[in-house]
Amino acid sequence: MSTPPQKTPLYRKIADELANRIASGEFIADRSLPSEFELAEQYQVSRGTIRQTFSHLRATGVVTSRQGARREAVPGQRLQSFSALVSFSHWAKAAGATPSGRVIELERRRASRVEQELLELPDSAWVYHLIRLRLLDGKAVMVESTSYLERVGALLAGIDLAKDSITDRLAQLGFVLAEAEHTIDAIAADELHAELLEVAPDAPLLRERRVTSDPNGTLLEYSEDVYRADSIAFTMRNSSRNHHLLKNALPPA
Amino acid sequence: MSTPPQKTPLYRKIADELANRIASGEFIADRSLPSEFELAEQYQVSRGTIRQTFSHLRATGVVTSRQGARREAVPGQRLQSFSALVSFSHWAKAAGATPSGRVIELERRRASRVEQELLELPDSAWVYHLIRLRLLDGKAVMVESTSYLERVGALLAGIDLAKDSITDRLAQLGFVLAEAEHTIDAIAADELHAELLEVAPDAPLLRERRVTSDPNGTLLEYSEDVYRADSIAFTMRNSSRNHHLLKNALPPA
DNA sequence: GAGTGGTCTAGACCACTTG
DNA sequence: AAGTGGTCTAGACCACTCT
Repeated sequence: MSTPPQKTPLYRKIADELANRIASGEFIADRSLPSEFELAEQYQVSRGTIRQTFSHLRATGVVTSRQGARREAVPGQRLQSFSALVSFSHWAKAAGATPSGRVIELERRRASRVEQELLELPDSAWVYHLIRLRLLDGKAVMVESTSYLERVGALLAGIDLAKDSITDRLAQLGFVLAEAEHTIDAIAADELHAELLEVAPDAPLLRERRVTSDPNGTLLEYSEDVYRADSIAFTMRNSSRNHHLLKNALPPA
Repeated sequence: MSTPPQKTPLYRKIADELANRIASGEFIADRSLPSEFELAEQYQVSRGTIRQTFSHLRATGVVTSRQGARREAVPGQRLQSFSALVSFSHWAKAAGATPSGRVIELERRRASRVEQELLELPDSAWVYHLIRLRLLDGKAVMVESTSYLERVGALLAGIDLAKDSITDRLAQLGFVLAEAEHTIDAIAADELHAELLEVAPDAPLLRERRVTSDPNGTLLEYSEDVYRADSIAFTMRNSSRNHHLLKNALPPA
């Protein structure tokens, strides 16, 4: 092969390029895409690689497939990346808003029973517990209460908690968030929520609890994020083949 | 080929069989699965087919993969099928509970502005609007308010709305639900909710709004389902590669 | 009936994990 | 260093859609 060495696989490059072509409106008039054969010729690869490309694009919701018919571009769907579902900063930026934060509390303390269980910690373990009010374009929308493993939380000292994306800074320091398990339910506002989010006590709030781990499955943090009900909604698209999830900012009512 | 003709593809059969072997605890002691090569020999297929099998199993959350290492079974994860996310009856049965329903209201009327927009209907269109209280093992957990296209709703007359799964009956009649878009948020209970769900007025409730379409993308129904906050939670598992969503019944508090 | 996507094979090389 | 999953090729046949 005379192709230069590449760290991202070919099918991924082709997928990204196709996704860009779709996003830039190349297939607006006629949504149907080139056939696998045509693309294999265009990109000078085998049909198998093109099929891998489409497998990826279908999994990420960019194209649809029906046996026998040309594939079609899914209009206007911009899927959120994993980081947008885990990092408030990333999510806000992807939504075109400016995120900020105000530290309410930061302490190093013994892990509670719940933290011990969810983070799989021994009885005596320590955690760093951080409560922040998160704002979108200056408006309070969420109270974030995160518990970090001790060796992760120890790094918080070097981070500007009001401005930086903790996720990004931790990644630079070697702690990459890669998998998450979220639970979404509804609760009534307690006193702290009511005060910080400027809602009535007992107002309905959307709660997202999340355990996040690194690529090896090591648990790194547990977070309990409580949103103003009028500021956010979760959106899910699914079919028998796949599921996609978005977290959406709601227009100010 | 001497293999008999088969309508479900080979890789799918192997995937189902493997999923069952995992579910029945065959890999409890050592979670690592056989290698692709071993499985290709066991099932007398090529490695490509086994890779397709695993591609499917990974997409549905049954196994994990790491380059270089043996694949591992994900313990105790039984992914919900699409129907479990759209049909209360299916969901309840999958969770091992007995679903039932009580019809609160059923009428044929002009589509509201919201219905016109969401179901892409003309101004003059009719819809069938059905409100049901849904129960899990006899306990009220959800108020379901569904608007059906006229030609779909007209079939409701022949369905036992208290017991049958509408989804199943409609499928028998040729209307198959295949894709859905859900929005999840929190609201305060109104009077009807409070009365039917036996909660205080203004209690926090989890609301799921959903537009469902058939395999061709034709919109069939719009539903607004409101759950008691202590009876259900949505769970999402995700990584950079995929997203999975579950709807979980909560243990009675 | 021609075109297109879905399935399957057989072999190759690479990147990463593990002993 | 051996084993394993990740990528890629080159062909084959089938099932479905479109005109």
